[in-house]
Amino acid sequence: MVKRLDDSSTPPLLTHIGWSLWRASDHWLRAFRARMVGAGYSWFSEARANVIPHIDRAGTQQAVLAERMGLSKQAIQQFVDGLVADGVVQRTPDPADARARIVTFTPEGLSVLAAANRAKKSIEADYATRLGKARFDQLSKALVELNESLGDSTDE
Amino acid sequence: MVKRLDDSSTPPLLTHIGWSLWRASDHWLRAFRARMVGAGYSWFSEARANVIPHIDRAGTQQAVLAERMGLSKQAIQQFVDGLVADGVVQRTPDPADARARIVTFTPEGLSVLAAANRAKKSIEADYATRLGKARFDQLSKALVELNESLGDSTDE
DNA sequence: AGATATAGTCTAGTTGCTTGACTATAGGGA
DNA sequence: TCCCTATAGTCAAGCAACTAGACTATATCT
Repeated sequence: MVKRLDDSSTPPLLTHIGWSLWRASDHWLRAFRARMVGAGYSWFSEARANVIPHIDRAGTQQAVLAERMGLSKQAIQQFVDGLVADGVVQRTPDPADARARIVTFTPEGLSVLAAANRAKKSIEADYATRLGKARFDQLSKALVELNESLGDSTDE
Repeated sequence: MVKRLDDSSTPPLLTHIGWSLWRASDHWLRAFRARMVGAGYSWFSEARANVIPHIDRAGTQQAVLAERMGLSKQAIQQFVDGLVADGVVQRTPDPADARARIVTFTPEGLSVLAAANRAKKSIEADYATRLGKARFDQLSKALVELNESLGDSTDE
């Protein structure tokens, strides 16, 4: 029950798009986690929530996860360690490369995916109701376009 | 030079609004920090960037900062410790309350504020160019509206 | 066959937070 | 007026989410 900032005295000059983006993103993450915890997945942290959608059904190497997420392979390893400990994924040898191991979902892990999908849809429906379907779609499209345009700008 | 994820193999099913929001917000934070570091403020971390706009010119108590930001007072204290060490803010006694101390900007701190404002405007201009002014304004408005609607939903 | 790159692991350290325990002052009754 | 409780700030310890460095085993290039 962390105190939120909405309910307090007037904060100064926080009305730029970066703030708006952060607020919205932060709320989404919270809502998502709340739903997952509510569905019984109380081990579901934000960082783990990020890893999971990058693992595909056929399994994925840790190094690939690291590359996809833009994190060090050590970070990935720690997340995978945790997910293995909680029975969500498992490591199996990669038949094509004896150095590598493939991270795959356990049956339990697949149920997490399904729950995550439900949570995602539920939040999207909520947002669409708040804004109206047309404006929600507009917002989504504008964000996707912005992200695509941004895709390869500052880094690289 | 952290690896970004744009440049790698195809990731699965990441096309919901939460992801879009996170991506955009993450990019904004990065762009902001890059500009501040480029302007010579290399101590400028993301967390500190969050604290600074909540301090008003007349000075603000730490407890107020904690409430505004939704963080523990210990967290605020650590940030303020760091900002004091880097000469950005200072702690002065509160004449109205002998328990309290007021956090105010040093002259150096005020120059940071100005630089931050420039960085903010520069990023906004960039985004507006990418999307077109009309669509950018639309996006901003939709985000503000969404945040306001969300303001008091899951927590409290 | 040898040089070099890559997948994963281990160790150790940093940052951004948290809770718990404590001191000093404030403010409201009895 | 004394006491009780709430509040501002601080200190210490600990957890989560990372990072960089060093190492092993295997793969790949020449």
